[in-house]
Amino acid sequence: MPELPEVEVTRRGIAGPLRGARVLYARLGKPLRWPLGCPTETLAGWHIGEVSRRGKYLWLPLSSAAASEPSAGAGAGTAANGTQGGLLLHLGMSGSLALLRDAPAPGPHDHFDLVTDRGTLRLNDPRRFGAVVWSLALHTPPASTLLRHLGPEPFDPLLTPEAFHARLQQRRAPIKAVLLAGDVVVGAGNIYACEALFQAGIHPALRADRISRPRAARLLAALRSTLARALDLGGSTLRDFTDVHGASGAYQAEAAVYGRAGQPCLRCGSLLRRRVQAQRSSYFCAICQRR
DNA sequence: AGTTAAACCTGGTTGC
DNA sequence: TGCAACCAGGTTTAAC
Repeated sequence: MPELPEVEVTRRGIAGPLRGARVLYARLGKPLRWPLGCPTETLAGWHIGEVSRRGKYLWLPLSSAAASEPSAGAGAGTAANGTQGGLLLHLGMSGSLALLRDAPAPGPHDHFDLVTDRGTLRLNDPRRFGAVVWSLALHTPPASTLLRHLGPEPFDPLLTPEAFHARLQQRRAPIKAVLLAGDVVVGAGNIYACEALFQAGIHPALRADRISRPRAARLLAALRSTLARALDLGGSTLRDFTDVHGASGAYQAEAAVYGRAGQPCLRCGSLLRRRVQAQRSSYFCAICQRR
């Protein structure tokens, strides 16, 4: 489900409603990818700040009290005055967040609830590759450890075509694998990596360091337009992605190559192919995408 | 050092 | 209909 556009759509859906909300309590379901890292009681009493995103991670900053509101006391399970922390969330392969005004009883795949005075933030994740991790700050472990290897954001103005090309020059792996690795640029998952490569006319098996400067510039532009388009459409919905309001995205109808093996290329009409790279399916047109 | 497999899980679809 | 095999939006960890 979630690549960068879906995560960003999720962030936009929850940031406003949760800004300033007070955490009442938290509930855990089955184990996720990593343990929470603190007792659920620790989360009670905090105030949620501005939800941000880094790559496909979401960061829910928590502070001990609203700006001008002194904490009455730092009893057990209550945040001490002046302290801060936060939750680093990842939706994994099958996760989604919902913000529920009146949350029904948790279902078998609801593995984390953050109950606030503005509603319940609920993580549903059948495959449980997702995670919710407590960290004192983004720049301290465990959050900093998880974010350490992430490359620049795709829309970072510092990521110029020249800088992108320079980064690709240092990698010998296939460009598709490099995009998925997320250390040259974050945000592209399997769908958008395939789509961007098609749009740029680059074969997914081409070694990253063999990509010329103009082609790198074209790929960066393609990646940006692909992600921006998906954002506009509310995220992709190949199967079951829904935003926090339960609405599905509309990008699926836009995919030119992803999931279309055996069907004609929209540009040249030849049959699209599928090949496995880095343990993931790559969909591409062998005519339009050159090595 | 840098790239490639194995691992974590459940559920839906396909094929015999 | 039953059941095995395969597939799925991600990323860390261990192994070549």
